[in-house]
Amino acid sequence: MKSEFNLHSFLPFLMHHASEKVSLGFRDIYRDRYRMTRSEWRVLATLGQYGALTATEIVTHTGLHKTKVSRAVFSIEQRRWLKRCQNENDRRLHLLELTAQGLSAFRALCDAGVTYDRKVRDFLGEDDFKLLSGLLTKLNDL
Amino acid sequence: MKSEFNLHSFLPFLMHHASEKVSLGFRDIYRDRYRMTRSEWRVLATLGQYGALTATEIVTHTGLHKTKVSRAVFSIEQRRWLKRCQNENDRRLHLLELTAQGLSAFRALCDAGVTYDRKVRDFLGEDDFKLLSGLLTKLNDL
DNA sequence: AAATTACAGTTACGAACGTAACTATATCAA
DNA sequence: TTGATATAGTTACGTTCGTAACTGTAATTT
Repeated sequence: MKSEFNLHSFLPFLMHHASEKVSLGFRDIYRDRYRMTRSEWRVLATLGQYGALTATEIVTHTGLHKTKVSRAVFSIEQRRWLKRCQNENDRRLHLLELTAQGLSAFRALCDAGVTYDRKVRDFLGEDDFKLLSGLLTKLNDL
Repeated sequence: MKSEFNLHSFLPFLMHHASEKVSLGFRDIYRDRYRMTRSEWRVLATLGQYGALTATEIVTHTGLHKTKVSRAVFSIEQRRWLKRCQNENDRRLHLLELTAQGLSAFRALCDAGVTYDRKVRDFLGEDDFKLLSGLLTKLNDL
């Protein structure tokens, strides 16, 4: 079967390469600007977009491992970008909410995100960009 | 600008999700079967496909960081899946070549790769699969 | 030829990772 | 009501990672 196999057309390779390119390209922005890790950015963005959530809800939204979320929340809390509030009825739950500072950082990174998005969009062209987005979304159900 | 920004249509997010799905799906196979890391599989596959190469050439082919290549080569060598041969004219260079055992593991994983590829191909449909491959390839030049 | 610069590859080190075990709390079952 | 089970979240631990510094060799400059 070796003859049928070609490394450079193998989807796991292609996907990984492209993903590194695209997602590390944006990572440089929040890393250089705020010294944030990818997990931290994702947690910030999720809270920014959806408002107050528990850690478990963040896991559901992002697909991040719960230890990553736990650490990212701790780190963002230390920056005073979020405050946590223990639920009265179920004291295992902590509702996590961005502070004004956190929201402001989120908004700044949204701007950067829109700019970055435009860059990639211009590179691919609008049609291909939409096509790609659709195909990637489809893959989520694999 | 926040209003323009949506997490779930943001390409770095989409790409990363899809890539995890696809490339970790295959990783489970070589990890469970041979206890290999992704770097090791990539080095093995590159040597299997192109024959003897130096570490630097592997870096060029794969885009892996040179320390990852160095460690992967060491680990594959310990399994006796590759032998290294110092270049006479330039003794900094080591030509890396798979042993019979290494080649045989590579071929077995190629079979698994073809099977996995077919699974994804069936899921997406032939047209979308080709479309996706093309778009991902295009992104390499971003 | 000696000094400098460049390159191949490795290693040391601190940061980030994932698994598994843990704490604390809540729910369910007998 | 108590004992068992489940869940939210954290922590400990060993592994992997990337940067930067290093070793050894070759090429270039003076």
